[in-house]
Amino acid sequence: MNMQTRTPASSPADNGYGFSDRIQRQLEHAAHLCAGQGGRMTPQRRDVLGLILTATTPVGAYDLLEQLKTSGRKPAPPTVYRALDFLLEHGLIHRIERLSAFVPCTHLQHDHPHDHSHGPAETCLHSAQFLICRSCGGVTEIADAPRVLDVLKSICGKKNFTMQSASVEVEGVCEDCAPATRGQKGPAPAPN
Amino acid sequence: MNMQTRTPASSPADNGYGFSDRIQRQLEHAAHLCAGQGGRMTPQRRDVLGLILTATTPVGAYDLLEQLKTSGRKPAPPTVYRALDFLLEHGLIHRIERLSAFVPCTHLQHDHPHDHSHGPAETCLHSAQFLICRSCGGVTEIADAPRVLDVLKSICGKKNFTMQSASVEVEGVCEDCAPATRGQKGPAPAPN
DNA sequence: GAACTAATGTAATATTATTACATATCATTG
DNA sequence: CAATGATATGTAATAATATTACATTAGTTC
Ligand SMILES: [Zn+2]
Ligand SMILES: [Zn+2]
Ligand SMILES: [Zn+2]
Ligand SMILES: [Zn+2]
Repeated sequence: MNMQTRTPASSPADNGYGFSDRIQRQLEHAAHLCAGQGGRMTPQRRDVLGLILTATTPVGAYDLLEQLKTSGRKPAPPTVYRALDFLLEHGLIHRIERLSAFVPCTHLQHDHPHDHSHGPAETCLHSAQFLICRSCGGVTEIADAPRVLDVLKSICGKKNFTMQSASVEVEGVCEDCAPATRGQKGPAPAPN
Repeated sequence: MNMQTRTPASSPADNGYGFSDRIQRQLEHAAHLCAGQGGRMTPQRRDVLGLILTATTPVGAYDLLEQLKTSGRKPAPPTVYRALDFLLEHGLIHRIERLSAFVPCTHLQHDHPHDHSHGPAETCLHSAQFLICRSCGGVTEIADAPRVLDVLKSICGKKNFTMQSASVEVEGVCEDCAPATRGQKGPAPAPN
């Protein structure tokens, strides 16, 4: 048996994704988080999370699959979907329903390497709110979500509906892209 | 111009879905609504809407396809998806992203046959909020949505994000199903 | 190390959705 | 009415997303 307790990172043969230092720190942070929840951050899961963290826009399952193939292994869909399920369950990523694609939980992005009291598990597991830009494809996780959740909770309370998870997805044009689309046809006004 | 304004109903050969009187009234209402928007309620679209109105839970595109086959025609996927696109654009149905399935806009369900001032186009086009029951599969469109939308608008305002559409989907257990699941394992507490 | 559990590999298939192009239907107008 | 152009539908093929079932491997416990 391997005494070296080889670090549960990408295997020597395929850690060639060249994850930046910043992302490697985030991956370590994530590993600690799910360790605390009794989860194991395996190489597969780590690679998938790393790829999602690296991307600037939501990543689809088959995009991940393609990228993973460039590495040593030749994974099939179940491999990716299993890794995604794990990451979702541990609050490390979110699924954008409208895009059938995945983004990292924003709490991983902000470096607070040892602040486990503010982990995703407590703040946004099973519930998240997003702004999706149609122009650049960027997705922003809304930080001041409690207000939205409070309204939803109050509505559910009135209807005796037991909320287990909730997703809010707003589609439109982000601040950076607004100038580009201005004057062309003008984005539709907000609903209602 | 056609004076007879021949009713855009299912063609004689295939109106055998047996839509109830109530649903036929809703279909007529819908026809008026989209006529007002310059849209044509063709037999295909009418049949698809009728099937969605008839179902008690969200209906998938391929479910619709199967049901349509029992009628005279032998439609293919594009037929259904085109009808769905039309109905979505005219605010007559909504897509539940989490289920890849479709429900009627609740404004069609409440009979107000001639009140076009309160049509879907004005109240919920491009934006809707739902409670999805995991137990019975039922979906409820939230009526007092303005509060949710107001919070979202305020958030978007702060971030200079131009909202074009928004969807809110809350998953959990509805009032009717709560007794059934009580004591088994208990639904997870609400997020946050 | 045996036994158990968790994770991964593998092949096949299921489900949802779109593309591209041909045909038909409807409204307008000469 | 015939020609036209726009809208809608038919059809075949394929793309994109996701799951099932079962075999194998790796980690953990005893
Ligand atoms: Zn999050
Ligand atoms: Zn943008
Ligand atoms: Zn509606
Ligand atoms: Zn229910």
